[in-house]
Amino acid sequence: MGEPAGNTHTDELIVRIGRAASSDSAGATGKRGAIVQAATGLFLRQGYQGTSTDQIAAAAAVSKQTVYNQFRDKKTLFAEIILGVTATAERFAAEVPAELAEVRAADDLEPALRSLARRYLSTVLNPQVLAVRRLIIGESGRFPELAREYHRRAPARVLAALADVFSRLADRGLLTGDPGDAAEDFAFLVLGPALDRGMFHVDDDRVPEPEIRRAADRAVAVFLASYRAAR
Amino acid sequence: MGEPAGNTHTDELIVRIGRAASSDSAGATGKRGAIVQAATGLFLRQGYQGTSTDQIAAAAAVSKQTVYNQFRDKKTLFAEIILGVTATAERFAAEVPAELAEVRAADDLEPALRSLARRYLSTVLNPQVLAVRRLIIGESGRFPELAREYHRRAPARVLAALADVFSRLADRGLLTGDPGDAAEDFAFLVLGPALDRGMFHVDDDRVPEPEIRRAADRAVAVFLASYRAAR
Amino acid sequence: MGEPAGNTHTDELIVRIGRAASSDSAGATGKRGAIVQAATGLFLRQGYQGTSTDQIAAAAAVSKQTVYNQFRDKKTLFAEIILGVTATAERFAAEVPAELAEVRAADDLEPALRSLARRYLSTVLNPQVLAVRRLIIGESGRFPELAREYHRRAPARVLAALADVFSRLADRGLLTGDPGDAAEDFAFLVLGPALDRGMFHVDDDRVPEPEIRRAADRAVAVFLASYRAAR
Amino acid sequence: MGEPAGNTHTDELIVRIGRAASSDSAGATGKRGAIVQAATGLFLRQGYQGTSTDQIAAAAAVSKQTVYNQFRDKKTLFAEIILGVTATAERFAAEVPAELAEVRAADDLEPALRSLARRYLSTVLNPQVLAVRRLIIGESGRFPELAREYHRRAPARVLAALADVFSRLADRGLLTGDPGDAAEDFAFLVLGPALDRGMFHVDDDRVPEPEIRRAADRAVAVFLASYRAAR
DNA sequence: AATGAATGAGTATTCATTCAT
DNA sequence: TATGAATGAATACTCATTCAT
Repeated sequence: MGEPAGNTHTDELIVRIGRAASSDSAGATGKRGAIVQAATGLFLRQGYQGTSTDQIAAAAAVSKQTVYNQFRDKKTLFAEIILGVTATAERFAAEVPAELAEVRAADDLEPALRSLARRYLSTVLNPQVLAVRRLIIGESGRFPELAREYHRRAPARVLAALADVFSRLADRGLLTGDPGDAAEDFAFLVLGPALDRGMFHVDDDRVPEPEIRRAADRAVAVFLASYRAAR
Repeated sequence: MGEPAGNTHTDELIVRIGRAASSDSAGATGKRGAIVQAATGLFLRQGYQGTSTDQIAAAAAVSKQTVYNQFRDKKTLFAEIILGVTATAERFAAEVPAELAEVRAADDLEPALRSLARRYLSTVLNPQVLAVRRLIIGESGRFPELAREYHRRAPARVLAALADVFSRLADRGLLTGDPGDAAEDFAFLVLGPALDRGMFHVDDDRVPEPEIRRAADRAVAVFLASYRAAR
Repeated sequence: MGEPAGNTHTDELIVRIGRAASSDSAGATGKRGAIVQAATGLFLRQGYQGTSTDQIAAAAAVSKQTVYNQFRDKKTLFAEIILGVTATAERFAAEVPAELAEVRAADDLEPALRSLARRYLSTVLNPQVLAVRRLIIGESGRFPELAREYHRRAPARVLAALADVFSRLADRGLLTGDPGDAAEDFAFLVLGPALDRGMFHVDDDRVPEPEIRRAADRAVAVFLASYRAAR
Repeated sequence: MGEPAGNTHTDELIVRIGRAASSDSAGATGKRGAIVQAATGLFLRQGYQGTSTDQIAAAAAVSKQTVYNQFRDKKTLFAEIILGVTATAERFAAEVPAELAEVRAADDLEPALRSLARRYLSTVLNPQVLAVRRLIIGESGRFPELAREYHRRAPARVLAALADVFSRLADRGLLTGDPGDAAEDFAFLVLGPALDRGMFHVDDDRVPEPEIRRAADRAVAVFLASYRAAR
């Protein structure tokens, strides 16, 4: 349950997002994978409308028709990419809470939450993750169902996982209050400021690790002031 | 329990966003104003790339060349609109905290914060405000400076205003802790969940008033558990 | 009323078809007229699908967008051209019968019919008229209503005009039988063989004048064997 | 009066056109036959340019390359199909006159001609036959030689066959006049109006049998008024 | 002989922008 | 200043055809 790691998770995630749909959806024929990888990067940088199929084909070093042979149309390609990314995020959500559930003593709670908060914050501040959020928010008008689906399967699922863990901690007398409320408060105390800033500041330097640590620790303190069970 | 509506503020805002740049930026020749108003609606609904100058000219009932006479090019028009909207949001930020500063007794603090939280939440959940956020986030790749500027002058300024008020309340012994931290925690306890959801759920029904009230009140309770000064 | 003319009518027609829609539909702005004239030729030679908007723009020496500014889309341009041609053909139909109605004596009937038959045949054998027929027939699957409209307003109207004249001649005791039947029999005795051949033989030499005369005269003879009123 | 149906011939024809090239041109591997059958239907409905090789391959349930293995290119496939259809029509032409030649007495002539006229008209009005005509006429610009060939081997051959029969009837003193002229006049008196209408009216209801009978009978009457040998 | 994947040229249409009036 | 007409470059997508297996 130590501190250091954090970025291990994050870095894995970066790689995963890049390859998301290519390794997920099918056999990754090479061509198909190249298209997905190229298109993912372009969409993230330029948005849906700002990315032309010509660009995608060129970046993937295939002919335009090959793109259409593999994906029917641009919308389908976009949706498949977003869904691939979503699946990756979803899988990440599933991994999160396991460790926390194993906290034994009351004294271990705060460090465990800090560790979780740091990893959580660090993950969400990853530039690619931010870019995915921006992209989906920006295209939510054109792909409303995709945006809802992403929210349901990524951020909302993390909240559900947190609520689940908190509920179990409450059962063991370590936390009080409604677990769902606790999950929301925890999540946005941790992420809120950085995520808000991250949405509007593109290409900024990554938030330095000590600042992440400080923010996470403060969030945990405020959280525990309300939700720590009285002895 | 506190203030009557809170929607007064919100509704003013809606109107203002519509007219934002037209009344703000310049002379509003009528023609110019019509263009701004038409373009604002289109950009909010369809994004920058999804909106053509043809559509704008048609919606404003002017010729395309008139659009170019007034704004040099599409980018300039977009920037001017966003800056107008930003100015509106900025002015709103300035108004917010005034009332809170006048809290006299410790007993008045919680209701006053609740009232503020409700109005704050209700304002940010306004569909047009959400649409502005989505638009700017979505175009942050294409207009990074604009996005930074918006963040600086709208959400960040609200935080600063809150910090300012909290600082004064701390001076009078009503709150403890760092005012800047307090402002962030307050803001995201209040807004976090709803704002996150609002970014991804387009065209959903507005959050009903009672739910807003409940969320605001809970946020205030968690906030005060950490930041209320000991007697 | 003598033989010679015939081709005067025909040649006028050629010119008219070329300019049909351009002089008909509107002011013939020059650009618009050029597009219509160019597109008419291309459509007649290559069909609807075989003609690209690029070709049309190039042949009219305008930019492609100008074509779209003037006609919304390719279908509209095609329809407008066909309707222009149809209007020309319709006007021709209206002129036909006048002269025949003035036949005074029984002895004048046969020469008058011969003259009509020759002019009729000569007109329909005009290469441009044949090309129009081929084009409309070939595109009747894609533009069924246009094809019906053409038939209603061109060949069918000629039949109606003939029936009208024959009816008046019957009233004056020069012909017998049902005028509608007479019109059909006259028309296809005259046109049938040449028209059938003309549909399938593109770019062949024009049928020489003597042959036209012979065919017309024979058709009239067969016609009169059935429809000449007994003295 | 006269023959029972006449549709026997027509219905056979429908089937034949469908299978035309497949059973005609070569071995009909099954694959090859499927391609021809699929392409025939598509070409008839959509024209040459309106039909893609993708559609053909899909409709024949073979891969696109198989189409190219069998036919070199689209033009070749089209030509082979049209020639197959032409051969079918040609064979039909050969069958027609046989019966008429056996007319014994003068009194049998009119009913025999009526029967022929009805069957002839009914055959040509068959929707598939009309579609073939429309297709070939429509593509006569792109495939002029094919169109000529079709005309030579289908309609023109029917005329020749009629002329042949009429010549023999003239030899036996039942008809007068030039047999070639008689054949043309007979053919277009019978077919003219319906064929003209049929070219421009796609997908209309079939002409009802009684109307066909009436048209055929009138044509025969007009024909005989000119060509019946004086006793 | 048959396939699935690939290609380069071409399709209709729309874009942001400018010119003549 | 405002317009209607014009432009050249780009848009998403499809075509007939070929290659590797």
